[in-house]
Amino acid sequence: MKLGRKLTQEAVEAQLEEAGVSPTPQRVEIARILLSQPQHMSAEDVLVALRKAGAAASKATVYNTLRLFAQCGLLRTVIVDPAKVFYDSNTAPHHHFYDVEAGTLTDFRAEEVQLTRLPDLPEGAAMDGVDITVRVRAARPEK
Amino acid sequence: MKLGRKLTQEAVEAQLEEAGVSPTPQRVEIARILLSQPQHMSAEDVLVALRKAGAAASKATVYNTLRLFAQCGLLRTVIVDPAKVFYDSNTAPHHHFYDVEAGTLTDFRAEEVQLTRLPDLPEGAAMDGVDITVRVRAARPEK
DNA sequence: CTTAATGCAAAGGCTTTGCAGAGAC
DNA sequence: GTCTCTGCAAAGCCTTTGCATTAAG
Repeated sequence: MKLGRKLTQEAVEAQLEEAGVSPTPQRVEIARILLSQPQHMSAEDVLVALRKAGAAASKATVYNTLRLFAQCGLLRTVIVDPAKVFYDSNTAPHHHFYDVEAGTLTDFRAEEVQLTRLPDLPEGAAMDGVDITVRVRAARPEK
Repeated sequence: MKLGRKLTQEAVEAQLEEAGVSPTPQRVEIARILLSQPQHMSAEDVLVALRKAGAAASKATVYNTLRLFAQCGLLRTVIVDPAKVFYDSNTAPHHHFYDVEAGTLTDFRAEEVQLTRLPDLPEGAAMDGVDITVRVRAARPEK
């Protein structure tokens, strides 16, 4: 199902160093899990995936690492669920479907929406980015 | 500054009953604060405003009431800050500017964006709504 | 009298922080 | 030896829940 083959250790280390973070073993492991393909994971998800991969890191390290990666632009944070933050390894311009019942995120490319006009920004404000969240739920089974 | 005159108690009670919630004193007070004008408040904000208005309610009641109002469609929840939920008393179609530094929300009407095309929904999904968040930050003072 | 709402305190979940120990250069 | 990273546990926030008390019909 999930076919993102693991990245080579070298590739990941290079990517981390390019982003300006020293490639410690824990960080490399987290990067290999998260950056191997575009996906959305919570800190808890990462923790579980690490254990499953036989490579543990402490909760604190996972949280710190995810925050660090997000600051460096390796990941994007997605705020759609009041209970937890999602980290998105897709750094290409895109937006999200959010299944409000399942709590799952799905990407769609930025080109798939046509945002023809944007509102005037408030006085003295500079645009930082635009997030579009399309909330969806399972369609009622067609009768 | 904040000129939303308080709604009459009768008007608020009518609004609550129309929404199907019994107008208890605490709920009426919360409604008078929040529904008097379009605004964004966190639970804590409401608690503070209540005290300032000389009408207290317990923390539990405030949280429960806000959740209840949101379920009834009197309020919308806005998820942009991982730390807390905002309740939005503007029920007209609109989206938000979010000042990522100040943590403040500003509305803009839905007609101010032109969302010409929407992506195809995932298989078996029904649209529930679209939220557009324009992240902004204070423009660097023009040199 | 029965049902619903309030409020206090406790519990809960996610995230951050303090600080000692381990590792890298 | 110095600086950085790790990890455990504790602390912090926001929010929800349990349950006794109070109010309402």
